[in-house]
Amino acid sequence: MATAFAVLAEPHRRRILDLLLERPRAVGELVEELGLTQPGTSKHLKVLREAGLVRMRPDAQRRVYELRMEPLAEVHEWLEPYRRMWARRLDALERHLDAMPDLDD
Amino acid sequence: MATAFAVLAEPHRRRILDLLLERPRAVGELVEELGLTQPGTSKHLKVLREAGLVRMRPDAQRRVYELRMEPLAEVHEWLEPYRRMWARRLDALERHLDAMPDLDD
DNA sequence: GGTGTTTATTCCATTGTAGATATATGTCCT
DNA sequence: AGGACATATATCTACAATGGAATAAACACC
Repeated sequence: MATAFAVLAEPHRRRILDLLLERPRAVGELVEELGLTQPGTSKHLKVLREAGLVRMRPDAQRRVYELRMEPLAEVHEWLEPYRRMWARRLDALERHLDAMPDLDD
Repeated sequence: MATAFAVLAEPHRRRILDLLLERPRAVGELVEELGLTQPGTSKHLKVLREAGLVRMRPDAQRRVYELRMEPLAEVHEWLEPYRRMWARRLDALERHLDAMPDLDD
């Protein structure tokens, strides 16, 4: 199973996830929104499916796709130490400013 | 400038960022850690540089690379609505459990 | 059973990417 | 200036990914 990072590298696939975040949608809807051909859209959906980022539910001749967020945890967790570092820097800046003499009077 | 998502799709590049999160490093150090050839490492660094994810400071004949986290904000922000959705689901689950009769006695 | 509708699969062409080797550039030291 | 060292760039190759067109498969409806 491909890593979530590789899957998210493709803009159309991020767009698909954004659309599915609002609500589940059939392939046809996604085709319209993306401006891709139907086969192209289906192919991206296959990649997303194999990465566990979407789930498919048949509805007669249609296939309704819905979001599965679990694999996004990988990205969230990778980002974690960077967020921490970012916060630490903000703290340091704040302490720095607090320790500085007032220059504006 | 390439999107941060595309840059992060490559595992070696994520590894480089993780190493630079600890401290700035010269190319040689990164080559050792990655187990890649020097040119290969330099090429990844170029991609990272062009995406604004690292910064280069010459030090004699060495080039010391350090992390720049700003472009990671794009990823963080894209993830935001998913985090919100995730939190909402946890809330719903919690409310659901609270409303359930105790089964364990 | 045939037809229209919806989606998946296959095939092809194009392009992009990662890696390796060889080479160039620039810096230090003597 | 010359040699050693560190890094970047160029070139080549192999492979993967994207997108389109054509085709196949599944289902609904008459």
